[in-house]
Amino acid sequence: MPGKTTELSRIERRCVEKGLKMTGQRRVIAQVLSEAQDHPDVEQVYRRAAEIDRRISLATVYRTVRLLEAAQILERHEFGEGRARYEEVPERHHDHLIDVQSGKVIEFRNEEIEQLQRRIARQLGYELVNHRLALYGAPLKRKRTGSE
Amino acid sequence: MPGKTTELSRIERRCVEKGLKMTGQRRVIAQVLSEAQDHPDVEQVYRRAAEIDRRISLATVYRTVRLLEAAQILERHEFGEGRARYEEVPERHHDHLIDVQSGKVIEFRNEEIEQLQRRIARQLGYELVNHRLALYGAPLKRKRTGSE
DNA sequence: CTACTTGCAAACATTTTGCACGAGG
DNA sequence: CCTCGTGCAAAATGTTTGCAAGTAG
Repeated sequence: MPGKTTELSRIERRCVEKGLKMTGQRRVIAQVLSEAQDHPDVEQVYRRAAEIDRRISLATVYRTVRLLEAAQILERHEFGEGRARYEEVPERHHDHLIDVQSGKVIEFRNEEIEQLQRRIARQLGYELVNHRLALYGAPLKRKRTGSE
Repeated sequence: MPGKTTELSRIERRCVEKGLKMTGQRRVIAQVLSEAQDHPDVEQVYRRAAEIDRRISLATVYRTVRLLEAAQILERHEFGEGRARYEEVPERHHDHLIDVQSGKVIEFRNEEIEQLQRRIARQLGYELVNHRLALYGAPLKRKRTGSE
């Protein structure tokens, strides 16, 4: 590799693979989203990106997440708060449970429910092309590991 | 068509049961939603209500659907089009499949998936208080008795 | 060099709200 | 009556876009 030794963020690498033009702004946004452990909304992405480089506008963040969603690099979620949240497309699909007390988002993966959804769609005469599943839960106060 | 004299719409009856003050506007909106076979958004409810009685404003429709949702009389759905759609709370819960070709919404009910969701939530340490499931499907081309 | 990208502000779409008036119980 | 509901327009939110200027490839 010639020139600088800066390592690319995961998302930046995926952008390059897809042939997207990489600008300074996109690199920063890619970095922010690669490092995010949560599911930030556009405003949060904007603030985190602006901390790294002030020369980024909200409009560019909107345009970039839209672009990355179209490129299948990002997933858009609507958890019912009136704004979209974004997450890098994971290697293996998962769904989300939202803690209604804290708002925390927990990821889970369940093969059975995936299959069931495909089966239901097929029974209705459809091929499942997408789905949106969010569980909303109140934390259980458990004593200890009991039987279920 | 049954007589109109003392006939309350299903939703109006539920409003009365819950002790809501019934105004002319609310009665019309209740009627529109009781008769809806689809999942109308606020604009559609407004237009249908205005056809019956012009003295209804969009703001009142917004206020009323919000009220009825809080009263558990209506369910709000966000199918990912940027606006909310409403439906009367059904006797028995169901989920939705959206035909990605036509936009048509198909209701379905599956006990297995309901149980599975509760079980998943519990395994994660939560009591399931709500969920949002939408399947997006492309119609399968089936060989049929040439009626399509 | 040239098409694509950006910042800014204005435009948009949906939903909420302040206020004075009007109507329900 | 007195409170709550309503219409209207303005505001609040979240998101998109037109345009001139900048930049990646």
